[in-house]
Amino acid sequence: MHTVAVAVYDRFLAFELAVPCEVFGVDRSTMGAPNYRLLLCRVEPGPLHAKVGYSIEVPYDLSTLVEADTIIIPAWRDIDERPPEPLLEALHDAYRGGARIASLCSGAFVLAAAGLLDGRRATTHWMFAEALAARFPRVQVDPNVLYVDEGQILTSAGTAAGIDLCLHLVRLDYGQAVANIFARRMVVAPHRDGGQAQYVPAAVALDADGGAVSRAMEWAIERIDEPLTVQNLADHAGLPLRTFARQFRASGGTTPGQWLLRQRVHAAQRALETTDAPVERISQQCGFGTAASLRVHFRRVVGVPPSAYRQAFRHGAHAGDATVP
DNA sequence: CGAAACATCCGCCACT
DNA sequence: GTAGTGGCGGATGTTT
Repeated sequence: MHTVAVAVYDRFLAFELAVPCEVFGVDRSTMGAPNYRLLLCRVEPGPLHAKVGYSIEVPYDLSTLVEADTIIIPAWRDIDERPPEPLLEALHDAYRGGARIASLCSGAFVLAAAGLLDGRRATTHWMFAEALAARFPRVQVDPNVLYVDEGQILTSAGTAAGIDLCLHLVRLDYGQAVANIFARRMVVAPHRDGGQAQYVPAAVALDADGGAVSRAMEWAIERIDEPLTVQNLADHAGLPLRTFARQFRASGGTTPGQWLLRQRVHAAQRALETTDAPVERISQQCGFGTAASLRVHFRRVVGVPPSAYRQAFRHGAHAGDATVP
């Protein structure tokens, strides 16, 4: 069984610790999903206090942490404080041993202090992005994404983006169908990550442009059933195509065409989850010209064909119902 | 399935 | 000099 170890510090942040516990610690075998072995590892002698007023006993320590397949570094308590040396050494050992290491929120500062982010792309909470880039110049900080997957090292943005990253790990380990079961059980959106995508654009644009881009996004989402083109969006924003595309990339983190496609696939996912309409009709409602077109993009973004996705979502959802061949 | 028509996107560059 | 704009060409991908 895949083991996931979570580092726990004194004055830990409750939510960021709870996220990996919820994703990796809950038994979902009755829903046909495999389980993880979740190990909480104290970095300092206990008891450990949450910043919000409770304390916990944590059963394992750093010697267990280094042996895990996956290590989660939740938000670090104070970005101005250097993390304890034993933790940094443990991360080095684990990294050399091939462990996968993921940080949530300000946990990126721990990975950066350990030197694990040197020469890599990474992200953190947008409030800390500038500080991370300034303090660790060898890290390429990208504040516009929910998370960055660099293979052995992964980092995620603020608070709730940790859920996206943890579900991404589930998808990597067991496939999209299983990740969907986890998401459904947690009542969060099944993740919008595509097959080869190295990062996920921020759900909400950062609006460097006074809102032209995000207004165009809203306008397009309301008309997702129409076969709009990128030129249509630019026209609505009142900008030349080139300028619109450039601003879109700067604030949305992706290209207009890719974004539009993704919204169409999201709409199709929702329709498949909540209606019995034939795929043919759904493709019309989501702005795809033909069902063939929907199938191509759906498969690329979600990982399974529309029919299998509906199957997995509607009935009890067995992991094998919709596997990627 | 493949070919032709069409859309997207990015480097380049002149221009403000 | 620096920063942003927007048209163009063509490689690449999408739709028919």
